[in-house]
Amino acid sequence: MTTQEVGDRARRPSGGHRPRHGSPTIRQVAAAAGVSRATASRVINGGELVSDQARAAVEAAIAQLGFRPNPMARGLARGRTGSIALVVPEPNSRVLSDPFFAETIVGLSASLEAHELQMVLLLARAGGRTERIVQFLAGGHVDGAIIASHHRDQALDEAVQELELPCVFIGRPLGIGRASYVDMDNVLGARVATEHLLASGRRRVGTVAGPGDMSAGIDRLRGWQEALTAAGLPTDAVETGDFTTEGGEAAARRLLTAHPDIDGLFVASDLMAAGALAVLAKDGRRVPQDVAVVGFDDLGFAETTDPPLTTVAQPVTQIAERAGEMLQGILSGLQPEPASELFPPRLVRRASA
Amino acid sequence: MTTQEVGDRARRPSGGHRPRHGSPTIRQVAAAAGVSRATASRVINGGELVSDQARAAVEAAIAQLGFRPNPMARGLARGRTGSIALVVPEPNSRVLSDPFFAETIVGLSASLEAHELQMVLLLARAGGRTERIVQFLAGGHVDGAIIASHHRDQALDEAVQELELPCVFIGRPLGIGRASYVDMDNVLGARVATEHLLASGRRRVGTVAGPGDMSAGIDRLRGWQEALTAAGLPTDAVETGDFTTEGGEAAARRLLTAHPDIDGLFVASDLMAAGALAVLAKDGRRVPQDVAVVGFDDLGFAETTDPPLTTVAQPVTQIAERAGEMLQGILSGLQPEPASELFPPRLVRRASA
DNA sequence: TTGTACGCGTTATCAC
DNA sequence: GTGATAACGCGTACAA
Repeated sequence: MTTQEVGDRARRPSGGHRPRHGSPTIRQVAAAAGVSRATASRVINGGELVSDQARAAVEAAIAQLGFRPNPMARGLARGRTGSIALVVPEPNSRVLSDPFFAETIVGLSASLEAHELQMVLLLARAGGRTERIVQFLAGGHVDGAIIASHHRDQALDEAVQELELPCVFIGRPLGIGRASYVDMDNVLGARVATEHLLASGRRRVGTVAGPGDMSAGIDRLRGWQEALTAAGLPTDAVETGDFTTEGGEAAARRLLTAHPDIDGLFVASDLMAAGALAVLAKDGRRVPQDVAVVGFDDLGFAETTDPPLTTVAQPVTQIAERAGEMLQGILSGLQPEPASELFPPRLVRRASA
Repeated sequence: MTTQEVGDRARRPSGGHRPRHGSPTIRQVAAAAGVSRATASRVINGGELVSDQARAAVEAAIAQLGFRPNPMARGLARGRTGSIALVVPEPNSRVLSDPFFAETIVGLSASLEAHELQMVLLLARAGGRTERIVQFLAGGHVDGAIIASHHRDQALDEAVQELELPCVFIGRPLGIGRASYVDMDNVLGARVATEHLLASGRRRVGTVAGPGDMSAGIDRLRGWQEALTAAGLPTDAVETGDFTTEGGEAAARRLLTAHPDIDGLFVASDLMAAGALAVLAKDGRRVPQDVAVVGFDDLGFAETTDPPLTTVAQPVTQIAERAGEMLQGILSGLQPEPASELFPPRLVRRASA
């Protein structure tokens, strides 16, 4: 312990600062191990150019002193914060308790753990003040961001694009060129769902589509169209809902009024499908005998409807995990180019079709 | 722009580092404003000892250059990270989509916004690896933590106590002396609920209590006991559930078997109350005519039961906000002593009692 | 393989 | 009021 650190400039006793935080520094580790800070740092950061002897000494010192690198000092030196943001629009607790976001958070958290990245949760304030979020992202608090832009917020998406900050979107963002994103193959999912209806002999298949300003709404509508067109069937039985139960109910009612002969129904979300089921029941139509119904999402809700809903499962957790890995790839320099990845759909057969 | 920064030691062209991140530094601001870094810093941090002229010059420079303080440099200098952790045990998505946590997150987020603190979400890994969380908290990544320890995890609670890290618990932690926490007054809430049953003429009131190793379970049981004892009635009709619907169902069944004469029932959570309602219905007992039922929580679920549940509302959002403020108080040096705060209950009357 | 020294951007202290 | 400068704790060219 007589080893004196003599490096750097002379340390006059002057200059004042707050008392130490108590946590041991790399200086003390180096001193205890009888090496220079540089060597200690090499050991800590997995550098290869260290003798076994020095390495052992440093590791012993670290263990003995209980040393941990100060995250901020490290971040300042490396130019990285070690954390990334998860941006969630519309933070009313209803949205947050949506299984979609809950699973997204869990999946992303798991993915980041492997890279020692931390997740800062950024909720857009009620009223959609997108500005505060952009300010924060621009402020250098995080190394990158994952935008769960599943809901319509093009303003945010665009602002983020200006930012030069590594970003990965969960759900294909609209109106943005060259963005990295992870999504499921909504077109294919809708096609699979519709083909399932066709395979059971349905010939008059309608759809309750999602909003036209969300990629999920657009893509699922397109898949439905593709399947019907390929089968030589008409694609005129369309009504649009807003992904809520009430919206689905209203759309289904309009649809049945306009096209009473429908015998199959693809609904772009399970919540809307629940609304449609209610309308069908009220209308005295049996499911699936009179009208077969396929939903979309399968986030734990589809099993509870009456009858249980055949639906297209969204691999939310996997999508979130992949988004985390993709962001990590960008941060680490591999994968400089924007990329996108689509997960395949999985049809879950229950009683409704 | 001819002003040359001459401060600090002579800057030899040597020494190598990564290229600048591009973002303007306080040095450039000072140079552009024709003042020293110290003065620039004073302006930025709201110091008072600055001439109007200097202040104006600095502010102009900041605006022109688009300067933002580097969070990590600032953190390093100040010894604070500017972020706090929200610790949530059991991160399966079921727990996270629990409205309780969703509202907690939203409330806390709102509370922190005012203090420019960021929220790092820490999910205990499935399997309850508490260690990783403790490591992180000890690592200096955050200035403090809020522990949503509403669920039983005494190990974590205790480890956190060792840590010297400013902490506020949401929900009274068990077996920990001198901890700061915010909770609702569960004892009073249960008493109010029970007294409501008594006021409607019930004389044989049972309870489905929560787990005996959670403060919410213990306190609500005690409130029930207090109310009955004060009325001179027996407190023997008790069964315990685990806060789930199934648990409530089983407990209610046991309770009705042991005490068939029950005419009032206080259930320690709405989920369990739903289970109890199912049992009562199966048993052919009408609610509230034969048995009046009061639940606890009112997190958007109580309105959907049949009949809608009279229940004790938990002000989750307010609790979370207050916890954020309390932590902020500790961090800012006011309020050095552990404190606790209880929110009053609010009885929400619906059809079940 | 190791040590020296610089730089990261900011804050805080002290002397003017 | 203001300027100069020592920390803050760490990473890393460069020299040795």
